[in-house]
Amino acid sequence: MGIKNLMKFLTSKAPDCITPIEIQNLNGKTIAKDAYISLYQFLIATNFSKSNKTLSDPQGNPTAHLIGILNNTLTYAKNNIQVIWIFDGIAPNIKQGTLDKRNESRQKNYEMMQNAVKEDDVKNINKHAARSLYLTEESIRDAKMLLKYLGQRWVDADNEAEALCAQMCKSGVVDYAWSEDMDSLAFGAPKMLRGNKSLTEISLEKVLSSLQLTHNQFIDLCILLGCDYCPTIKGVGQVTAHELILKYKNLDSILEALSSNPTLNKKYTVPNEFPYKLAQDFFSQEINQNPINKFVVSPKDLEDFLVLQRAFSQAKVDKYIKSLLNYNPQ
DNA sequence: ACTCTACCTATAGACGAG
DNA sequence: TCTCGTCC
DNA sequence: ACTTATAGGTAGAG
Repeated sequence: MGIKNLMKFLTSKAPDCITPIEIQNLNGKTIAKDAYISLYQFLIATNFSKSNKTLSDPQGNPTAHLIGILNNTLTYAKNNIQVIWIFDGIAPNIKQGTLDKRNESRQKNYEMMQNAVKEDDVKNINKHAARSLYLTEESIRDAKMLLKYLGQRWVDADNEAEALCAQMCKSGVVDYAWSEDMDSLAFGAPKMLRGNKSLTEISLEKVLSSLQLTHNQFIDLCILLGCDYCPTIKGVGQVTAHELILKYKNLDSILEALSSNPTLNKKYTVPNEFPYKLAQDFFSQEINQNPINKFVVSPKDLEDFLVLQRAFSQAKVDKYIKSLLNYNPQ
């Protein structure tokens, strides 16, 4: 879920921090890329956005995300951009509430899809199929294998990929943390990228200076807006959250003010379970960085895997390999 | 009259032939 | 340059 | 048993 309404908030309150950037301008740069979000985009966009069928090999293994990886890798190679793909590890306990909700919604959509199938309602079949879709262990294994054969780099995070992307950006291992969601800023990524073909750069330094906040205050703001790790205070949205933080300086003081002021307390109700300190710690923690898996392009493995096992067209794979080797001389 | 939140629904890629 | 079908 | 997100519109509370 990322941070609720953060992009909307930044667009109106700190527009300077958001700048469009041409992919050519990223020549020579290194990016840590949140793998799951990307793979979901590839899977859903390719399967359901324009066409109405799912792409898979004859055995039924999904291939849409593999097509996405191929296109994406070539685009980065053409522009001399190094990418390190970051995969999620084990979800943290404090995220359980969010995950439960997600699974519930997935389940519900799966049932609605089955109903639509009975009624032969194509539009709703596709709609709910897209919403009940998830990446299987096998799909992820395929994705990692493909990245390996493509000579790309990837890492398994211990838990949240976002957090590791941000950490790598902070420590200078990469220039940018790429993600569609906005957690990266809360995790402290100095520079993040969003988008695929048309890219947007967001600078944390400019966010903080525009909003006149320290990073810890910004984390408190994110918690108030709504994150994956903690419920929100009812009645507090983007506007009120920012005002409260500017006035009271931090979440502890805000809560103190709320509990000692009957008028405020009535207007804004803090949930019984409000583990904001855990969320604060989670956003500020030091992240362990596991070793990066690095490989070289292997044309033979690519052909075996894509053409023989996943039924890709021989001609396309050949063309692709030629192109990749051209940009990535071994 | 107006601001703000909460909730609902919709959408998420890239290539190339013509 | 744009649209639209295709990618497996 | 199941691991990704946001944007936009709008009703309605305060």
